[in-house]
Amino acid sequence: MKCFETLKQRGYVYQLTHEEEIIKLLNGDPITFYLGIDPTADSLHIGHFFALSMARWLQDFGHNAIILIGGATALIGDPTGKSDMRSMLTKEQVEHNKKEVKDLVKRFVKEDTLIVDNADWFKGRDYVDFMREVGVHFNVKKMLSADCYKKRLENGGLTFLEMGYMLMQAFDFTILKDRHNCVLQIGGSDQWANIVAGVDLGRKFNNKEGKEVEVLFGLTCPLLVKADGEKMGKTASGTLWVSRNKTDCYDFYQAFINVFDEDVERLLSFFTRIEIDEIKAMCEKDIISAKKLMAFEVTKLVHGEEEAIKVKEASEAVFSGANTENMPTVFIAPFEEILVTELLVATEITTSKGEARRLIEGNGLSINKEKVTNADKMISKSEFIDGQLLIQKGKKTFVKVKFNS
RNA sequence: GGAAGGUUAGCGAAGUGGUCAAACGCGUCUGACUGUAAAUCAGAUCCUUAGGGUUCAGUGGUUCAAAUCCACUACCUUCCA
Repeated sequence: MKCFETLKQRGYVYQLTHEEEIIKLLNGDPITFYLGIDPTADSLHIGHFFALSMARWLQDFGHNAIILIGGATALIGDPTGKSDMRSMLTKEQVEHNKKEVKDLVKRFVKEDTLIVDNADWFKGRDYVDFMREVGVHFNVKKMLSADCYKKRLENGGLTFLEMGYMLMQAFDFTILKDRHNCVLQIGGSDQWANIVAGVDLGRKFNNKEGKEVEVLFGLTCPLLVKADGEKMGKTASGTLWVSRNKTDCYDFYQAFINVFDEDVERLLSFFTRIEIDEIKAMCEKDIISAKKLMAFEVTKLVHGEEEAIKVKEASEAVFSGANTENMPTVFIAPFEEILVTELLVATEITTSKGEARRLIEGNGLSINKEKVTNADKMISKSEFIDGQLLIQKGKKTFVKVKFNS
């Protein structure tokens, strides 16, 4: 199947600036495209990963990818969809994030992928020149009518800093066109307005210089949402991150096991290379196995096969009640005897003793597979089996407790 | 710069002197039923040494008593410049 049709079938295609031309472009000779990621955190979240998978598909069809790490734009902050201004990151933070993000990106795209940083061309650029060259082409009324500024505008806190974001992203596109003949920008649908701004800017530059019209193109993938319309990627403990020190592999796997049945088919088509018909058949026949496979494959992609097998086994063992080998472990300071509620707080299973108490009163806590019914129970050292204590909160949260050595 | 209004829990939103640790909705957590899903039903949802303690943007004041009244400060909204 051809490139465009494949993306379309797998659900990656959401908005296109020029449908016919893009189909031709993607199905034709290799082109160069880019995907921008702002290093606003020191890891990627699942949404970035989704966009990167699209990039990977394009690469596998022979197209050339550029990944732009927005070292400059991260210092401004994209106002899109935000109701509050993002707290501004320090330059040191951005530097640190850039490094982390870059390392992660490398795991998901082809080895020889070009990675650029827009700080390279923004640093030292003259403000007056920039405004004369780029600023003139932006109509404020048009910008404000764009959805992406609406929320900030309604809340009244839209600043000029944030308005500048769009100019920067638009300018990036034209720079990459000049330097690398990049003609297509891809991104999440939240980036639509910014992508279109880049496409427009490219056209205006052309008009001005009277050059032969070379059009830039934009393509977005849908936002990764759950069946109930909520954004995917929130777990009980916060955002679902890609790097394992922010969301450990076990939690990552669990997050996918716990998705709605209705989402399994879509996630399989996004994150695996299995044929669509086969996916459909699988989901129809046995949704539970399909879900397990999906969680495994996604974990494998992000954390590697070895880890994926480990967490899969850990999860199955835990839920079937067998071994505890690969269960998440918390280390705490040694004690002789401790109140259950204090233990729960110390292990960060609950955030307060009150919560711990309520958990016990609600019949939601087991230690070494036995229900704890008394919130004043003391736990002594002797209850550790082979140096570890197994704590279960609710149905799904299992934690192994060990002493610091 | 001027005028008016606002700021209450994770979020939305009631509350205009005591009966307010603060209605209600959403979210979250837990229990039952299941399949580690969904739906449904039930309970919980500031902290606690379980006696109490600390909350309604901040600071001070009035009062026996303040989310509620007064003053100032900060931030936000709308209108005018």
